[in-house]
Amino acid sequence: MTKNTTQAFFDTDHDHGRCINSALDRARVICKQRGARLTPLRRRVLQLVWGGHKPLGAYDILDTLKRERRGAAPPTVYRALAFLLQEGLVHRIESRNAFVGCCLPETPHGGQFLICLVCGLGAELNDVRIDTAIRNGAASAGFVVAHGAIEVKGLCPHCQDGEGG
Amino acid sequence: MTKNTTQAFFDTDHDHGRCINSALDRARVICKQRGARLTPLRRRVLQLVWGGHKPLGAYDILDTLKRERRGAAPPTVYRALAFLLQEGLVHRIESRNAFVGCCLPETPHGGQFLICLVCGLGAELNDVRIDTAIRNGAASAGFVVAHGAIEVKGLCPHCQDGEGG
DNA sequence: GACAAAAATGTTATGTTATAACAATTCCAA
DNA sequence: TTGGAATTGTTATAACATAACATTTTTGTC
Repeated sequence: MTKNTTQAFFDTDHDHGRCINSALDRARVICKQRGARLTPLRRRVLQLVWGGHKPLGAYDILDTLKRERRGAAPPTVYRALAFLLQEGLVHRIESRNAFVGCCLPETPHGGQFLICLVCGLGAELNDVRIDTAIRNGAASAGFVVAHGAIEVKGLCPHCQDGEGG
Repeated sequence: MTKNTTQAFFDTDHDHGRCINSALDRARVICKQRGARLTPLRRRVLQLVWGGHKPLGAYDILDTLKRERRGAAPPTVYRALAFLLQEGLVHRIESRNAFVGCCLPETPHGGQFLICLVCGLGAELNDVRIDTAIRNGAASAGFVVAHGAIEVKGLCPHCQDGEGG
């Protein structure tokens, strides 16, 4: 975990195809290392989740899958998501019932998310100082942390001036 | 916001009746000050949410209400909860789809929750150092925080030894 | 290659959480 | 006391998620 390995909010015109391909490549390597099976279905769901930097709902994914395979149903999506969550390839955004690709899938970690109230864009932070502050605060209450999740709402850089980014 | 105004995890045998009464009294004062109407229904829902230190689901509340008033339905509960959330009298635990009384309702703040994986107990932290770390981390990504929520899973003091508290 | 066990996916049904929409009632101020 | 606003009642449905069992695919072993 670092202060800020990558920029949290990407430019609106960044080459997102590279984001997706990079994420899929990394997922392939990680799964191979672990002996986990990144099947075509799971790979496709991961690709859809990475379709944008906005958290995507399970039924949005399902709508797309239905056009591609006969008989796609809720379990089709939820099972693929369960696998991807378990492998740390995606995070679940609890406050949105939605899913987003993980930017740091090699190492397990709780999610630290900034979610824009205007445009819905989500950015993942991996700030060790936040993690430390939480562990310290928890420890002072006698609590042992297993997994922490942060979901911060606010305005992203694009939406702070002018609105609508 | 302080480091630790009250103990986060109460003893299992604390006088919880006093917790509830204190919470209801404070809610009455706060609503009166603000000109908000703490109706009998809203007060009753707040009382039920304060029934324990475990987050309570909307349909659990509804089950109780149904025994008390004819025709209680989901909107009955959700509207009362919407009011209580708006006034900062309860928090929503996103990862559980559940609600818990706020320990510091006088001042608006994002929730910082420690949730025990064994017994389900939830404790509210109000640690300014966590808040600062998050605001700093967000700022370094150019993000302006409106509302932050932390939900940490782990083991509470009672469940760390022996299990089951 | 044939087989059995395990893993993944297909399929149907249902459970859980939350809101929309409109009607009736209650509250409060003029 | 009455008219508008807020609250609550009521019915229906939307949105999110999983249970249970059948079928198919994969994988290791002989």
